[in-house]
Amino acid sequence: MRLVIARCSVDYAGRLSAHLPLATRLLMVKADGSLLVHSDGGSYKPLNWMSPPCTLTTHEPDDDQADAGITAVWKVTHSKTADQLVVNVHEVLHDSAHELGVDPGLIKDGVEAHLQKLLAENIGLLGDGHTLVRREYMTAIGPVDILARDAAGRSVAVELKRRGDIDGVEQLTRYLELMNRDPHLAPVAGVFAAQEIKPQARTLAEDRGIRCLVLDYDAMRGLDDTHSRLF
Amino acid sequence: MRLVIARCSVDYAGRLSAHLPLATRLLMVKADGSLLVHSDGGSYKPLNWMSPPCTLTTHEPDDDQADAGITAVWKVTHSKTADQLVVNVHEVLHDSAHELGVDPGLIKDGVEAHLQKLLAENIGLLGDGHTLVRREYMTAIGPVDILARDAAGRSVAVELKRRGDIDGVEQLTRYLELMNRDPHLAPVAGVFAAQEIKPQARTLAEDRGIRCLVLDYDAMRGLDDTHSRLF
DNA sequence: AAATTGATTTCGCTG
DNA sequence: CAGCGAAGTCAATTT
Repeated sequence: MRLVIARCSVDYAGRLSAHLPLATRLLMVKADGSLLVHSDGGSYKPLNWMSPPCTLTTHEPDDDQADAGITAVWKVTHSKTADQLVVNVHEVLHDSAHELGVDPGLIKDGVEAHLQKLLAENIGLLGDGHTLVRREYMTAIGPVDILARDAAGRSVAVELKRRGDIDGVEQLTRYLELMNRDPHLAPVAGVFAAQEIKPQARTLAEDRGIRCLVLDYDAMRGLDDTHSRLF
Repeated sequence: MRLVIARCSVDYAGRLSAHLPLATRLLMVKADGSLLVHSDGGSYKPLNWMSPPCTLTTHEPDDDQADAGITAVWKVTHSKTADQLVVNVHEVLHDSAHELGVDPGLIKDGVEAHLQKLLAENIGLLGDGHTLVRREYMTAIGPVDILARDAAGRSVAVELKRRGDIDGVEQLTRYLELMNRDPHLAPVAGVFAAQEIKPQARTLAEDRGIRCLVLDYDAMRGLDDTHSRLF
């Protein structure tokens, strides 16, 4: 990885055109040839970049460019799409290269899959006497996240989201409509479960007789015995 | 901006949990206190990060951590959500700080506007013998992107999108319905033109007798004589 | 301020 | 390999 701090301007020509005026920025050249242009603030997203596979070439400025104060021109060209990123370097304030090696990669925990696992393991959160039928219960239009039965033996279909939005309610509604046509399952009640349920989604769900359940991830992790992994 | 190359492991605890095993990485500390952990490959997305507003504190390792080879512990805490990123630094290979100043920010060129201009200038892409009536043809419910006439003199209304979605088809349908009531224009044919047309949108459009036209932005730019703007 | 929508989205899984 | 859904999405626009 090569790190360069430089005063530069940047032009991108690809699916759109974009321009960065002259300013001091970090240019990060990764081992795969990709280039990231970062400012000293904002989000984790670079101001501009070129994704691999791509190749970087450096050029001498022509006379006009030299007159404009440009000391070097970097061109990064995408190998497949011919998108091009052009960096006009005016002044280099820092330049260093580092050997990093391959990264073992991120281990994630706590996404929708994990929520599903936790709720399946604590199916009583749906209400007293509930029992799990199965996770990822397959229907003709896709898998329902969780199928359970309530204390009276009636089917309960659960749609799980990290963030409960209108879309999720629509999705569950489609499942319920289909499942309620199956005499083996009907009547099927719906539960919309999420860490956070937006007001609109709640309104729509309740209007359709779908129960809303806000999940407390930390509390559920507390019920789970493997919660001490990180600490 | 501070740039540190270090052998380190990273743990994140927030909306999800994530872990990065020991490896050599770039730690980028931005002026707003945010931290980015980058590997030497992959996309522009960091392996892990903490968005502003947040604060970074560094700590001495305790005895157990020192025995494990940790020389410093960085803790980055989000100011609002209490999300936390912990970096266990084993070895620092590079450490430098740089003054960058505020970035003037990215200037994007409009894409839909540019597409409209390009199609208007190459109206023959609609089919042989087509002529442009005008761009932004005004109707009671808003402007139609392009109004043209085919070789036989019949009206053609074009709705342009970068990404052709259901919404765009509905919009064009409304225009067509209205315009077909105008005896000066009727019959008006519809063309739904986009860089990318989603299958659902295509099905709906064709079901309504609307022609779909996929635009090749690069090819159109090639036809345009101003394509050399950047070079 | 909340909600909606697009993104040079990226990323991971499933068929 | 393509297609689809989720993301610690982010960011801009609209309501």
